[in-house]
Amino acid sequence: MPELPEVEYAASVARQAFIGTRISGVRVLHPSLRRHLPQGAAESLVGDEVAAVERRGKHQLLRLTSGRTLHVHFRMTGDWEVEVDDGEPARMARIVFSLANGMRVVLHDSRALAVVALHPAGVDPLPELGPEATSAPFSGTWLSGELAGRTTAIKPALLDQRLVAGIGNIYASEALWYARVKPTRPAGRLGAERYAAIAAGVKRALARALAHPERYYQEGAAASAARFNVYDREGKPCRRCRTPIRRIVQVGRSTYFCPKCQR
DNA sequence: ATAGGCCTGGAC
DNA sequence: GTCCAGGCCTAT
Repeated sequence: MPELPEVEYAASVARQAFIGTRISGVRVLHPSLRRHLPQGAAESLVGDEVAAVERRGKHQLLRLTSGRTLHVHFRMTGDWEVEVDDGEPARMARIVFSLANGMRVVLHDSRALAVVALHPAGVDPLPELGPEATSAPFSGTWLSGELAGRTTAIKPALLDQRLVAGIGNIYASEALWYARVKPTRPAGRLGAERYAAIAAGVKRALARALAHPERYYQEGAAASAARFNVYDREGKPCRRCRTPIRRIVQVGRSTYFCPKCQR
């Protein structure tokens, strides 16, 4: 699920749940999560406390009072659940953080691809990331400078987190629809106006999602048809010109666009 | 650029 | 059964 808006919302959930109480227990329920959080590291969290939760791109950084950082990346299907610490956790529960106040924070992650890793004080666990997609430094000027000379298509280029942090497969398609730019255009050969339109389109798509975090919990095709303009709407009419939305595959991932109003 | 891997559930 | 999935890494 998670792109920037969803992770921003998840970070606020984590902030509210974790801050102000101690971690009283940690259970890692799926072996693939142990790769980055071995038993000893998980146990060492007991007694520690979350002082702050930061988001950078799609990453969450839980700053602990011990000075350490718990780095969380949801990847495809991760999400937080907060509930009373009682009874069996749900089937998709992969990690359970029990809290001293009787609540628990549960990482739900059906595909178990999420990463939770503990880093010592002074270590920055983040990979190289471009400017936040929602921030002022991410602009048409930035895009035109960074993409100069690149021959890859613009849509896959927007998924590169070193170019801009926080855009995933859904909002890349959505942003280009707002910008009226065809996703297959070579990334390095667009004009200043089109770069500006793309940056604006990214912000527009993300702002819409940030304003309605609850929509993220709607499920099914009907819901996605309601909340997106092109994503998962193959064959459905473009909301601007009624032309059927097309689906193509770029770098192994679905891209949706309007063949008439995106050029 | 592409393929494969990590994992599992859901739609068909 | 088969195909697909909102991420991202590595090898070719």
